[in-house]
Amino acid sequence: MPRLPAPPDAPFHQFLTSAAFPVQQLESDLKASLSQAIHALFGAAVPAAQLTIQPTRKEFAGTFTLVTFPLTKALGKGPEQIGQALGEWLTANDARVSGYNVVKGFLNVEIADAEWLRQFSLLGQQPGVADKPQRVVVEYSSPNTNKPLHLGHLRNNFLGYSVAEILKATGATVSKVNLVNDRGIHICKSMLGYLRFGHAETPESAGIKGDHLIGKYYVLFERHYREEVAQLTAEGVDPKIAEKQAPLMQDAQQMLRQWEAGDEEVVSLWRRMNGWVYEGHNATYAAIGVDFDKFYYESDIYLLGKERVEEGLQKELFYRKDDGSAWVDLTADGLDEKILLRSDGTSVYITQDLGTAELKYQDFGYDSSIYVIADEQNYHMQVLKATLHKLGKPYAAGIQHLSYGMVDLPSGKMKTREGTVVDADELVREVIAAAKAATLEKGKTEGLTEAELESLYEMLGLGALKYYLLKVDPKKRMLFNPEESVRLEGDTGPFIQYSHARIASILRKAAEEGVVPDADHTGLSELHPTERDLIQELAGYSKVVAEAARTQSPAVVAQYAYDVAKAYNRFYTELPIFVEPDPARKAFRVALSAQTAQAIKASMALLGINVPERM
RNA sequence: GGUUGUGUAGCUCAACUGGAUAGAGCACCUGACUACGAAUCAGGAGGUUUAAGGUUCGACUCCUUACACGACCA
Repeated sequence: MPRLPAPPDAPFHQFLTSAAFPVQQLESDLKASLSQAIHALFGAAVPAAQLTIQPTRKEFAGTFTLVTFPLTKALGKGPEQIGQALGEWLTANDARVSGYNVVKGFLNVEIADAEWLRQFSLLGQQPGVADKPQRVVVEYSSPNTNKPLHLGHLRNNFLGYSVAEILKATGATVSKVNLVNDRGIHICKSMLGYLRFGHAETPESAGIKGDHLIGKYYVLFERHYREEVAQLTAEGVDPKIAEKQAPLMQDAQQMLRQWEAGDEEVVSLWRRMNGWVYEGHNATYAAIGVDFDKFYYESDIYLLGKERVEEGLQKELFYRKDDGSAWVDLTADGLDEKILLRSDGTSVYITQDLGTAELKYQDFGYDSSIYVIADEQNYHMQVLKATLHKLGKPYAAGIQHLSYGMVDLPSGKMKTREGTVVDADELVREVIAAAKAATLEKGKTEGLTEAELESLYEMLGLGALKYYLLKVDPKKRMLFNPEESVRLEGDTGPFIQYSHARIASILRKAAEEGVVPDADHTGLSELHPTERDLIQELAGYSKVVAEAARTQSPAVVAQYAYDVAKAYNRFYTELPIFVEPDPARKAFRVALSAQTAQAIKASMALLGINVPERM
């Protein structure tokens, strides 16, 4: 079965290798040492790249683990024997290795405290990354202007924002764009609903947010339309025909034609109503803290793309059927034949997508263009990419579909017609209210002003919601449980925020006591295992960011932020800071706390989550 | 019907891309506030990774087949 051409190397892979982060350097140095050891001990040439090295599991001593099974054939020795010999050699010849242990075919390598302290001293200055910054466009949100945003949009918005921030953190130049679907039959439906049932009300007169007002008329249209269809069907009309013949649908179609013809009255109503929706959507964006560098409006670009089809026809890459419609044959790519223009010359969805891809390329000259779109469009996106590829467009290779799974409710799928759609504005209000209630109950916020409290509740409520939606692998369909989404214990946003607030409290106290955290700590004799674990966790930051960028998965960052917070909380309960008699060690622990706070703050920022100084 | 994704503890999710005894959170049980913030920490219990085959030193991961659920294309 023919497949799509293999995509070129992921454009972000260079971020993994182009800069040597201290821990990654350590890892590759270690591989080189191992390769050298194999040569010295066994006289065999095994390149460093061939060695499988992995982090040591928690229950064993050590940091890195070499799996020796794959070496047995080449070296003609048993796995344990190999491990012993290599471990001994490393300990004797590599100053950074302080010891080793062998369990079956696993050589666990222990790293010296001096090296950990060196790693610690380098934490603040991890370099920005790419040699040649990638130019990336991330398209996300892309709402219809006939209703307010819902839970599904929230996953989309949080993902898009976060992935953009993650890519920025790797040194890419990122533009966030929003392609607003502001025309078409669904828009006419809400307009018609408004004309028939709206009594000229406005967001001001009704006291309703603009997007919700329009949504109301869209729903009203649908309800009356269903009634008409039911009526016709009862009169014996075939249901499919009834759906087309219903007067409301006929009128909506007529309105769409008028809109396309530029009918002044229709267009001016459309402007007015869309204005209300934009205002409503923008208020939601501001409330949830996402932003865009550029808005595209479908009404401006829906005619684009026809030239691309013409181009393909001229080059004989596409073909016409007898009825005059234009098609592309993608069967060689494992896809189908796909219509690109109808026989009357009008566009289909893919037509304008071809045009927009080109437009975005003209505007941004991107190396890659990411579309944050639900996985129901997987096929469509494959077609888009393959078609552009067939046209020989250089930018086709950079097109990537960040495909994410739908959000389900405990009751099942969200369905507009069954009224089970979770409204974004309402949900945001609820999580903030829950955060407020919990904060008041804890009663630890005295001294904060009313305004500071309000912004704290928002921070915590949104922190809970964003973390909840982002911690799941984007590719996977997920279940939204309202009670769990506002939880603040365990693997949650507020848990991490709490850890930050507690560190902030430590740092305030340290400042009062005059402890200087940014001293040179390399003179410390020996590290406590818990301190070592924490340093190791902190040193992993840039690797995690690179991994998240490569896989376009904020979940990786969420997991990291949680791990850091957990490692710190353990450190916090196990080791006293201010009771510590040795001033050098006390200063070190304060410094460790400060670095942890930074790691938490930075990784949470990549998720679009702010962290408080107290809560 | 065709294509495709998913299936892991009671529930929600991980598992560094083929490595050690499959890990977290919630819920349940047991401990720790007179030390720096208990939105915390330590511990216990909980698994035939949907099923059956196969590949190999080694499989949640790769390959068959079946089952369940979802999406898309007609």
